[in-house]
Amino acid sequence: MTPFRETVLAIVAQIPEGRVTSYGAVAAMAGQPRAARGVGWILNHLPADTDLPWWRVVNRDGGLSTYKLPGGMGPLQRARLEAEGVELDEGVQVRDQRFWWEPWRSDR
DNA sequence: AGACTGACTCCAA
DNA sequence: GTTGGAGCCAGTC
Repeated sequence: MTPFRETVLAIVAQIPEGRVTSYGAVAAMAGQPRAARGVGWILNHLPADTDLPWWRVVNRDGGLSTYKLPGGMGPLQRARLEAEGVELDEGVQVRDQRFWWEPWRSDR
Protein backbone atom coordinates (compact mmCIF):
# COMPACT_ATOMS: atom_id res chain seq x y z
CA MET A 1 0.00 0.00 0.00
CA THR A 2 1.47 3.20 -1.10
CA PRO A 3 0.69 5.94 1.35
CA PHE A 4 -1.88 8.42 0.13
CA ARG A 5 0.72 11.15 0.27
CA GLU A 6 3.14 9.31 -2.02
CA THR A 7 0.39 8.56 -4.49
CA VAL A 8 -0.65 12.19 -4.62
CA LEU A 9 2.91 13.36 -5.19
CA ALA A 10 3.37 10.83 -7.98
CA ILE A 11 0.21 11.99 -9.72
CA VAL A 12 1.04 15.66 -9.47
CA ALA A 13 4.44 14.89 -10.94
CA GLN A 14 2.70 13.44 -13.99
CA ILE A 15 0.66 16.52 -14.86
CA PRO A 16 1.82 17.59 -18.33
CA GLU A 17 3.45 20.97 -18.75
CA GLY A 18 0.98 23.65 -19.76
CA ARG A 19 -1.95 21.80 -18.21
CA VAL A 20 -3.75 22.00 -14.88
CA THR A 21 -5.97 19.75 -12.81
CA SER A 22 -7.95 20.01 -9.61
CA TYR A 23 -7.37 18.82 -6.06
CA GLY A 24 -10.41 16.64 -6.34
CA ALA A 25 -9.16 15.09 -9.57
CA VAL A 26 -5.83 14.25 -7.98
CA ALA A 27 -7.58 12.80 -4.97
CA ALA A 28 -9.85 10.77 -7.22
CA MET A 29 -6.90 9.40 -9.15
CA ALA A 30 -5.33 8.49 -5.84
CA GLY A 31 -8.45 6.47 -5.13
CA GLN A 32 -10.26 8.82 -2.77
CA PRO A 33 -12.64 11.24 -4.51
CA ARG A 34 -13.38 13.09 -1.28
CA ALA A 35 -9.83 13.61 -0.12
CA ALA A 36 -9.33 16.90 -1.93
CA ARG A 37 -8.71 18.50 1.41
CA GLY A 38 -5.98 16.03 2.19
CA VAL A 39 -4.37 16.86 -1.15
CA GLY A 40 -4.46 20.52 -0.23
CA TRP A 41 -2.82 19.82 3.08
CA ILE A 42 -0.07 17.78 1.47
CA LEU A 43 0.75 20.40 -1.15
CA ASN A 44 0.76 23.10 1.48
CA HIS A 45 3.45 21.20 3.33
CA LEU A 46 5.73 20.52 0.38
CA PRO A 47 9.39 21.34 0.91
CA ALA A 48 10.35 24.69 -0.59
CA ASP A 49 12.88 23.03 -2.89
CA THR A 50 10.53 20.40 -4.27
CA ASP A 51 10.59 19.54 -7.96
CA LEU A 52 6.88 18.87 -7.86
CA PRO A 53 4.80 21.10 -10.20
CA TRP A 54 2.37 22.07 -7.47
CA TRP A 55 1.38 25.16 -9.43
CA ARG A 56 -0.48 22.95 -11.91
CA VAL A 57 -3.00 22.06 -9.23
CA VAL A 58 -5.92 24.45 -8.84
CA ASN A 59 -9.39 24.23 -7.35
CA ARG A 60 -12.29 22.78 -9.29
CA ASP A 61 -13.32 26.21 -10.63
CA GLY A 62 -9.90 26.70 -12.14
CA GLY A 63 -9.10 29.27 -9.49
CA LEU A 64 -5.78 29.64 -7.74
CA SER A 65 -6.36 28.73 -4.11
CA THR A 66 -2.88 29.91 -3.28
CA TYR A 67 -4.12 33.47 -3.29
CA LYS A 68 -5.56 32.93 0.17
CA LEU A 69 -2.16 32.04 1.53
CA PRO A 70 0.60 34.31 2.82
CA GLY A 71 3.95 34.43 1.10
CA GLY A 72 2.86 35.73 -2.27
CA MET A 73 2.49 32.24 -3.65
CA GLY A 74 -0.55 33.24 -5.65
CA PRO A 75 1.27 35.56 -8.04
CA LEU A 76 4.07 33.01 -8.19
CA GLN A 77 1.69 30.26 -9.27
CA ARG A 78 0.12 32.54 -11.85
CA ALA A 79 3.55 33.41 -13.23
CA ARG A 80 4.52 29.73 -13.42
CA LEU A 81 1.35 28.83 -15.30
CA GLU A 82 1.57 31.73 -17.71
CA ALA A 83 5.18 30.82 -18.39
CA GLU A 84 3.94 27.41 -19.51
CA GLY A 85 1.30 28.91 -21.77
CA VAL A 86 -1.75 28.59 -19.54
CA GLU A 87 -3.99 31.62 -20.03
CA LEU A 88 -5.50 33.02 -16.86
CA ASP A 89 -8.52 35.21 -16.37
CA GLU A 90 -7.98 38.19 -14.06
CA GLY A 91 -4.95 36.34 -12.78
CA VAL A 92 -6.96 34.08 -10.53
CA GLN A 93 -8.65 31.56 -12.78
CA VAL A 94 -7.92 29.36 -15.78
CA ARG A 95 -9.61 31.01 -18.73
CA ASP A 96 -10.20 28.01 -20.94
CA GLN A 97 -10.91 24.37 -20.22
CA ARG A 98 -8.55 23.30 -22.97
CA PHE A 99 -5.77 23.60 -20.39
CA TRP A 100 -7.45 21.08 -18.16
CA TRP A 101 -5.85 17.69 -17.56
CA GLU A 102 -8.33 15.03 -16.53
CA PRO A 103 -7.74 12.00 -18.75
CA TRP A 104 -10.45 10.02 -16.96
CA ARG A 105 -13.04 12.72 -17.38
CA SER A 106 -14.29 14.37 -20.54
CA ASP A 107 -16.92 16.87 -19.44
CA ARG A 108 -14.37 19.38 -18.21
C1' DA B 1 -7.29 10.22 23.35
C1' DG B 2 -10.39 13.64 21.34
C1' DA B 3 -11.17 17.87 18.85
C1' DC B 4 -9.83 21.37 15.67
C1' DT B 5 -7.69 23.06 11.27
C1' DG B 6 -6.57 23.67 6.31
C1' DA B 7 -4.16 25.04 -1.26
C1' DC B 8 -11.16 21.17 -1.22
C1' DT B 9 -15.23 18.69 -3.10
C1' DC B 10 -19.55 16.35 -3.19
C1' DC B 11 -24.44 15.60 -1.97
C1' DA B 12 -28.81 16.63 0.05
C1' DA B 13 -32.31 19.87 1.32
C1' DG C 1 -29.81 28.46 -7.62
C1' DT C 2 -28.11 28.86 -2.98
C1' DT C 3 -26.94 26.94 1.60
C1' DG C 4 -25.36 23.72 4.80
C1' DG C 5 -23.42 19.37 6.30
C1' DA C 6 -20.27 15.57 5.68
C1' DG C 7 -15.98 13.29 4.17
C1' DC C 8 -11.12 12.67 3.39
C1' DC C 9 -5.48 13.17 4.98
C1' DA C 10 -1.99 14.76 8.18
C1' DG C 11 -0.51 17.74 11.73
C1' DT C 12 -1.19 20.42 15.89
C1' DC C 13 -3.40 21.69 20.57
